[in-house]
Amino acid sequence: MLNQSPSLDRVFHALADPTRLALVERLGRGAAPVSALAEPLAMSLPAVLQHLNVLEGAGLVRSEKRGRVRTCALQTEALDRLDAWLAAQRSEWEQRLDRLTAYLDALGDADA
Amino acid sequence: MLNQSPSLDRVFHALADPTRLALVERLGRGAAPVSALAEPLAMSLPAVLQHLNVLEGAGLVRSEKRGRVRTCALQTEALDRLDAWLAAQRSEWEQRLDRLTAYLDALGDADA
DNA sequence: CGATTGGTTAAGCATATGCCTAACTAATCG
DNA sequence: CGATTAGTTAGGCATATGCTTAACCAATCG
Repeated sequence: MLNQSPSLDRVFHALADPTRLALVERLGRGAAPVSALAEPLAMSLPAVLQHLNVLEGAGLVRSEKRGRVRTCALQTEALDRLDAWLAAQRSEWEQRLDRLTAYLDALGDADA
Repeated sequence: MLNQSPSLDRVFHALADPTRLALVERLGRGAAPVSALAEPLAMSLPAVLQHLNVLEGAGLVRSEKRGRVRTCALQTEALDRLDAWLAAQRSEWEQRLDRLTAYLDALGDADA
């Protein structure tokens, strides 16, 4: 059962760990088998596996097994969705004529 | 001690929770006092406070207290940093002439 | 001043996370 | 076939997270 489009907070969650962030950055430079990904990390293979599973569950990584080697690659669509969210956020608060003014307004409301 | 520029994975961590994500989206539509932020959420005020503290610790939210009211606002710089990271990632993997080919290459390496 | 309102702190609890080691499976290699 | 090699599963443990309730402080309001 492939996870088609995990919720955004799941994507964020997947990126919320330094090891996983490093894995994503590493995979951004090209696909690699599990053991190659694990090599520079100061932790056991099973631990790396778990991280990869989280990334895969969030739709950030896709992997395929050939013989006894599992090759992993970035699935950029997930990052696209992240980008889309950011853009939406930005358009929202950039629409406000003057954010700072609104903020000070809210702050000074009780001030008279 | 204000956290000047929290690490990226801390920002991701802050956004990795549905409640906090909702808070950020809400704040994107304008600054608001704590109780107003808490109102639509099905949880106690202290819980909301904790979430806000996480967001503030990650540099995503700034707040100021006037009288007995704490007003919170989005700190968009943190989102900018996120955007910058995404752009960097993208430029990295878009540089590769043909990602798919590279992936299949890696996959088929043992294939002959 | 006393009551209310808005927020904050503290303590505790259930679950989730990140990691490890040990044991096991599957694909090559000799 | 037997020995590696690559990955996977299982079980367990220590810490982190998200939430709750109870108690508390500070700024208004009457």
